[in-house]
Amino acid sequence: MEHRSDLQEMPMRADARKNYEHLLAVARAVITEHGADASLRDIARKAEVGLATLYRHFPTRDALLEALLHATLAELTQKAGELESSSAPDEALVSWSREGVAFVKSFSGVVDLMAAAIADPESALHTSCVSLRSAGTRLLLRAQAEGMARADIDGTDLFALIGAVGWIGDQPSFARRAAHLFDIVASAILTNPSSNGIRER
Amino acid sequence: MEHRSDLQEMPMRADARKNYEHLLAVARAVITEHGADASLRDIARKAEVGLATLYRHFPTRDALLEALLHATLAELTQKAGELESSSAPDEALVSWSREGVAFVKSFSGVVDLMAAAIADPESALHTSCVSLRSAGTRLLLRAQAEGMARADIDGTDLFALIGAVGWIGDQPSFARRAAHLFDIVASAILTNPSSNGIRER
DNA sequence: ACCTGAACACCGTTCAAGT
DNA sequence: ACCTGAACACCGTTCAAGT
Repeated sequence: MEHRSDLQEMPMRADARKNYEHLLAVARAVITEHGADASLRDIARKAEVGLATLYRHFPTRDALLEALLHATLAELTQKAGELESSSAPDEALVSWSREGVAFVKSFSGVVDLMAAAIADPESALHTSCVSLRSAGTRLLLRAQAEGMARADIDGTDLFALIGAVGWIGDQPSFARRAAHLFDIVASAILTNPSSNGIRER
Repeated sequence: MEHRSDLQEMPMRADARKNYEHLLAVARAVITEHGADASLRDIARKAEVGLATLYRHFPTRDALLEALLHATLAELTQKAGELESSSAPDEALVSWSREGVAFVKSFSGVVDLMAAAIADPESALHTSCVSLRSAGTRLLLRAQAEGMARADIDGTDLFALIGAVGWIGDQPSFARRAAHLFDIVASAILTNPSSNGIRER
């Protein structure tokens, strides 16, 4: 959080900081309910703040989502490092990917933004997404080095597949199948799926 | 096409028919360029027709897309039947699925609408989507009966997976990987992937 | 330094009034 | 039977004017 003070080392004025914090809390509630493409106007209104104030703190929608999701995305990134030293390569890869899908599912509509952000260095979400992909790539490489994951995919492929299964979880008509379909996709990535949490057939 | 005369057996007045046809042609161009969530206002404007006229012919966005895609979707549905009698069960399933992904890719944003439509009997796209799913289900069942496809998925799972890989193809950042990732997902569905167009590793 | 109201250019949807 | 302009209630984005 405090993404602005990271860049410009000026502390926020008290009223600004209060608005910022409150805006973020309201945005979290509204976006949790209506998804990542919720109305920004609505957020400002519910926060009882001028619309231009929201724009001052978060110049783009991506900037707002970055502020909202930064902590969670960083946790997920860090989680990969932990799994790397605590679990078998294949198991680590699969359970981390599963958490990625769960994250996508928990913020409706965010997967489209992230897919766009990873290719757009201008997006406020870009670096978080790149870190996430790097974290996944390391897990993938470790599994590949042990011959536990197929060798013909890279970190971006993994990112895309997690996004795709996340997309399934984001569609009300398919959501309840997401866990099952995750297992199926995971079984395609692993060399020996049955040795893990994946029931192959 | 002519979705209205299917229901009410009244032929359209000449001016109406002309508007209808022209509107559809313009809509095809605009939606091809801007995706399924293109501005309806823009379509009416470019067709040089009152906005209410567009609504008269296509009361919802789904109705417009149904009129636009009906022929293509019907062809795809029919194609399944042809493959059923001309190809091996696994090969038929895979190449039909591949065409499904290609279709999704060719109309940006349509996959979200279809995922919603298949669960919503009120949607104008509903029956086309259901037919499509049925067609896929038959190919899947045939492959399963021969032991060529895993037994733990149904037609809706197949629909979701095709949609998910289609989603990948719809993201500019992932599009060029779609073909490769399709092969990977297909390999997860088939029992013996290497015997087909699928290079397994 | 920060906030705000208002303006601008868009949407989708509906409907009374026209021919 | 069909078409239309206009109205309504929304958007996102920007900016001059306030404190």
